[in-house]
Amino acid sequence: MSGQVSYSSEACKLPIYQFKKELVKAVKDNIFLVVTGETGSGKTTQLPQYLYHAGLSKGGKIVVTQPRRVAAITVAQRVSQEMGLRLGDEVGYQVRFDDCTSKNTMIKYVTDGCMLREILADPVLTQYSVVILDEAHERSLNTDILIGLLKKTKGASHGRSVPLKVVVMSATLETEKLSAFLGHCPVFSIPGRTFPVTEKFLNLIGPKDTESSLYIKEVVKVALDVHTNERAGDILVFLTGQSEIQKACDMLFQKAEAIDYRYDVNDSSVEGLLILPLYGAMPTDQQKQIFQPPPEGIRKCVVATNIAATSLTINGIKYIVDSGFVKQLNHSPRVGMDILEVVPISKSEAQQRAGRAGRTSAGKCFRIYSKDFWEKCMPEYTIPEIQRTSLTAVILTLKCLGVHDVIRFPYLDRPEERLILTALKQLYQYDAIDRRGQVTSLGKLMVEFPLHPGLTRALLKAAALECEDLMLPVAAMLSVENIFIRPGQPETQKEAEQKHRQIASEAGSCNDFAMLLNVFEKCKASDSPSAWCRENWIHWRAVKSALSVDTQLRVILHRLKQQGVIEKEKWDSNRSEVFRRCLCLGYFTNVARRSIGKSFCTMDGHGSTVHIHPSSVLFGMESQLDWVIFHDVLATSRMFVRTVCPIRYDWVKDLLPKLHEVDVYELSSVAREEVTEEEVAKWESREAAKRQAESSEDASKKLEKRNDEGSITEARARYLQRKQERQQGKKL
DNA sequence: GAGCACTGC
Repeated sequence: MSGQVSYSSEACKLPIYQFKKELVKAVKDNIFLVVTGETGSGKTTQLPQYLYHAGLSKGGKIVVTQPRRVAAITVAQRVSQEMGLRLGDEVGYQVRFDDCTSKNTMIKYVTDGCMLREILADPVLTQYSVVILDEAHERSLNTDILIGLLKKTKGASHGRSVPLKVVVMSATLETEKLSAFLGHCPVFSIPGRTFPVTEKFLNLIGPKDTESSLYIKEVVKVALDVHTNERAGDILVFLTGQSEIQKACDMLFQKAEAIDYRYDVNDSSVEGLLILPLYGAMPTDQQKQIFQPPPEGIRKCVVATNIAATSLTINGIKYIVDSGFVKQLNHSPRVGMDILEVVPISKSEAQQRAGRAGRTSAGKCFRIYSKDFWEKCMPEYTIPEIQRTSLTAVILTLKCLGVHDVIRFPYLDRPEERLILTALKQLYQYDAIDRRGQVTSLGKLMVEFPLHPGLTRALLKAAALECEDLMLPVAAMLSVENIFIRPGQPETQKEAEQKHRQIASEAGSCNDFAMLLNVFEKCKASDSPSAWCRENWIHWRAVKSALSVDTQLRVILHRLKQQGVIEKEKWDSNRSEVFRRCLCLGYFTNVARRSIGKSFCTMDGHGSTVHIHPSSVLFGMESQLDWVIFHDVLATSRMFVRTVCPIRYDWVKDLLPKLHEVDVYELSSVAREEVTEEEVAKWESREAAKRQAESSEDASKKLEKRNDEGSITEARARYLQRKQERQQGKKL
C-alpha cells in the first residue's frame, strides 16, 4: 500500500520524510514511542499520514492531541489539503463547540481537553488504534494527565483486539525523562529546520531589578537600538501584560520623538517603525493587523505578552527583545489561594522566546538581563502546570476514571502531596467524594460539566430548585475571559464605569453575580448584541462565548434531567435568595467575614485579610456588609476579592464546619484507602464536637438583619448619592 | 480607589 502513495514535493523536502519507513516500523514494533523534533521538522503533519498510509488506521482512527484549539484546526486543514481531501472526511478535527469529523474520519486532530472527555466516555478508546500526544514539552495539565493515564493502561486493556499505540511528541527538551517514564521506550529524533539565533545578554537588569518600570524602560531602549543599528527584519518584544505593553508603546513613540523621529498617530509609526501592541484581550480585528507584512521600507515592532511565545506565530520576526519576565498564576499554599504574579521566566522559556526569531531566517535575541540574573533568578524549566494549579477538577476526573489512589497515580512530575490533598478536601466539601474517597452520585454528575466543581455544585443545586435559568448564565459568564472593558484613557474609563454601574443598578439584586446575569440577559435580549456590548463597554467576544457555554451547559443539564438523576427540592424563600443560597454551596470555601474597617477575613482556615476590589458593585459599601462569598482573588497592592456576593451567616453555618472537619493526615489516609471503621468513628465524634462549638457561637444573630436584600440596595443608593455629591462638590 | 498572563472542557 505504502508504495503507491505519493507525497508532494514539498512534503518530501521535510526533514522527517527520510525517516518515514523507520518511523512506521518503530510505531509498529512498540507500544510507546517518543518522537522529538524541533519546529519545522514536519512531525505534526506528516507522521499521522505515514501511519495512515501504512495501514495502521485499519484497526481504528489515528488521533493527535494539541494543547490549543487553533492548532488542532489549522493542522487538520493543512493535512486534509495536502492529502487532497475535504476537511471533515478522512481528516478532521474536534474541539469544544466544533466537531468536524465524520464516519470516514481516520486522522483526527483534537485538543487534549477533548481527548480527556473521550476517555471519560470510553476508557478503552475502542475507536482508536494510535494516540499521538503532540507538544508534550509544553506540559499542559491535560496532556500530563493523558500521558499518565496511557502509561497506566499500557496499551493492553481488555475490550480491545489490538493494543493501543501511544506516540508522545516533544521538542528535544527532556525526552530522556519521557522515555524513562514510559518504560524506557525508544526515542526517535528528527532534525529540525530552523535558523540559528544569536543570543546576547545586555546586562541592563540584574537580580535585584524586578521593578516593572525599570525593565519596560530598558526594553524600549533596546528596541529602538535594534531599529537604528540592525539590518531589516521585524522586532518582537516580550512583556508581561496589557498595561506594560501600553506604557512601552507610548514610550516608544515618545523616545522616538526625542531622538528626532517622526511620530504619526494615524499609522502608529515613528519613522520606519510600526509599533503594534499584542495581547490576548485585544479585539480580534486589531490582532489581525499584526500578521500583515509591514509596508515597504517599514520595520514592524510587535510588543506582546507570552501569547506570541506559543499561541501565535508572526512571520518575518528577526529580532527578539526579551524582558525576562512573565505573568503567571501560582498557587500559594500559605494563603490557600491562587495568585497571579510577575516572575522571571525559566531558561527553557527564554530559549523558546529566542526561537521565535529563527523561523524564516537567522535571527538575534537581545536579553535585557545579565548572565547573573540568568544564573541566579531563572529556573532551568518552568514548573509544569500540574504542580502549580488547583487540581480539584482533575482529581475528580481521575476518580471517575477509576483511579482511586490519586497520590500514587503515575505523574510525569508529581504534584506536591499537599496540592492533591487540598483538591480531595475540596471535593469532599462539595460532596463529590465521601470520607473514603469514593465518588458519590453527585460527583458522577459533577464530572459531566466543563466547569469548576464548586460552580457545578451551585448549578446542580439550582437545577434541583428549578432556578437554573439564573445560575446557567452566571456559570457561563464566570468560565469565559473577562467581560468588562477597561479603557486606558481616563475620560473613556469614566464613561465605561458609568455604563457598568448602570447595568449593576438594573440588576435584580446588588451583587456581582447578579450583575453578570443582567449583562447576559440584557445583551441576549437586545436587537444587536454586538452593538449593545460596544455601547456598554462589554467584550462581545466574551459574551458570545458565554452564550455558547450556556447552551452547552443546558444540553448537559437537560440530559441529566431526563435521566431522572436530579432530585427536585423546594426551599421556602424568594428566587433571589434561593439563587444566593445556591451560590453558597459552591463558594462556601470562599467565605469572608468583615473584620476591622473595610477589610475582611477569610474563613477557610487561613484567615487571610482581603479587601473588596474597586471593580465590584459592592466596593465602598463594606461597612454595610458582614458575610460575603467571592469568586476569586487578585493579589496586587492588596489581596483583593472580585465577584462578590453578600450572604447571611445562616446560609453557610452548616457548611463551614465541613471546612475544618477533615485534616490533612486523615485525608491522606482516605486517599490511600487505608481508612478503618475506627477512624471514621473518631472523625464523627470530633465533627460533632466541632458542630457544637460552632452553634454555641452567637456572633451571627445581629448580622442577619443587615445583609438582607432591601437594606443593601438602599445602602448602595445612599453610597452612590454621596459619591455624586462629592464629585459635584469637587467641580464647584 | 484598582488595573487581569495564557490555555482548555
